[in-house]
Amino acid sequence: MGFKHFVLGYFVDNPAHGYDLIKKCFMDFFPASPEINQGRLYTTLNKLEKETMIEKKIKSQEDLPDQKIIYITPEGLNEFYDWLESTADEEDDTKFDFFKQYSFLSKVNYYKHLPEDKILAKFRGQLEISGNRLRRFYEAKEEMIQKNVDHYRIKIIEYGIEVEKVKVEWLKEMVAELE
Amino acid sequence: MGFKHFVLGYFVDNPAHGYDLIKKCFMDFFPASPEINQGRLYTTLNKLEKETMIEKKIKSQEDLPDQKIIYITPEGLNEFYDWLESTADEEDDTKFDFFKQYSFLSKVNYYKHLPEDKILAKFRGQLEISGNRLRRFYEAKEEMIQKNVDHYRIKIIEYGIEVEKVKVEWLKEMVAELE
DNA sequence: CCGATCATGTAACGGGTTACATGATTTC
DNA sequence: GAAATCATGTAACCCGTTACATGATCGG
Repeated sequence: MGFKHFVLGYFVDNPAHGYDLIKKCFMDFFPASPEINQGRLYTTLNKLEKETMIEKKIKSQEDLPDQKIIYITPEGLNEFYDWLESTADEEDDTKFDFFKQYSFLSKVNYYKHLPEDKILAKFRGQLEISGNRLRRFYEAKEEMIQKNVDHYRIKIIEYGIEVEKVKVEWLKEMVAELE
Repeated sequence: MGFKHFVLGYFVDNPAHGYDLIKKCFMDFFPASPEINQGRLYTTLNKLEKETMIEKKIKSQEDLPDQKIIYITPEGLNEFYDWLESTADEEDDTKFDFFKQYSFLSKVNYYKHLPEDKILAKFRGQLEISGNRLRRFYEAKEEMIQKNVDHYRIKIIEYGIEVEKVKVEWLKEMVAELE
């Protein structure tokens, strides 16, 4: 998914202004993520406007700076639906890149070079992180159900939960092996 | 995992020449992957040589161009082990980015906009792809066991297999839902 | 009054991608 | 004889990151 369709998709759901995307998406979902940054957003927004994929309408607020509410245009919707039906971004180009799924594995790949006590500490640390993630996922799912979020989006988080459970089990096994 | 430690790690295992890495790694594991390309490799190799992380020794071959066999230096090993023990690249900075794990989900996120027959076709397509991947993973694991590959690397592919199984089950459920 | 938040924007810098270049050998 | 493989390398261009800029209001 290119950044373009990522941004476009956000406005398919609901008109919003740039800073809204920064707050709700970048800070919540991708905090401190490179690739996704505020400088890039506003440049992309201007590019999309030039391509007539989006339109901006100024909304004045009392006591606060103006907002530029962004609406997706019919051209933008077309572009987005074309992407949605296309096969782009559906198959990963990598054969065995588990590191991308779980970057910690890029270290495990070389753990024969590390003493056992350090390995054990690493796995235990990961287990804690993973456990916390799993708990957050469950909470997020409950919240989504309460908010009546789109069925497919709930299914996505369910997938995430199952993967995280596999991760936890795998880490537990690694710890048990070493103990 | 930065590209630097990725490359360095390759030479920790065994001395090799640049083209060897291109063949065995880029083509096999990351075919057609951006981020990883041959232009970048040779520039990185030169940079690493300047930093005295690696050394090159020319090996003449009859009938074929010379190879520059690359050896990791003690400094390079230190750098790599420091990275290995550090906490860098261990925790993902994203909270809910399942799309990175499985890019197809970036589409599913908007499937309410697609008619059911097209969705079903998409899920079935993914199920086939995933099934094939799973079979390849099992084969790869067998091959690794036969070749007596490092225990942790086999554990990594076992993790990959479990995740892929989750994916297959999830896709089957999605298909069943729609049928 | 100082820092944080809201809100939008610009631009330099760095670095990765892409494309090109070389040249010998093997294969069809 | 053309195309593919082996093997290494350079550089222009593009684009993303980072950092900076603005300016008003709210909370302490």
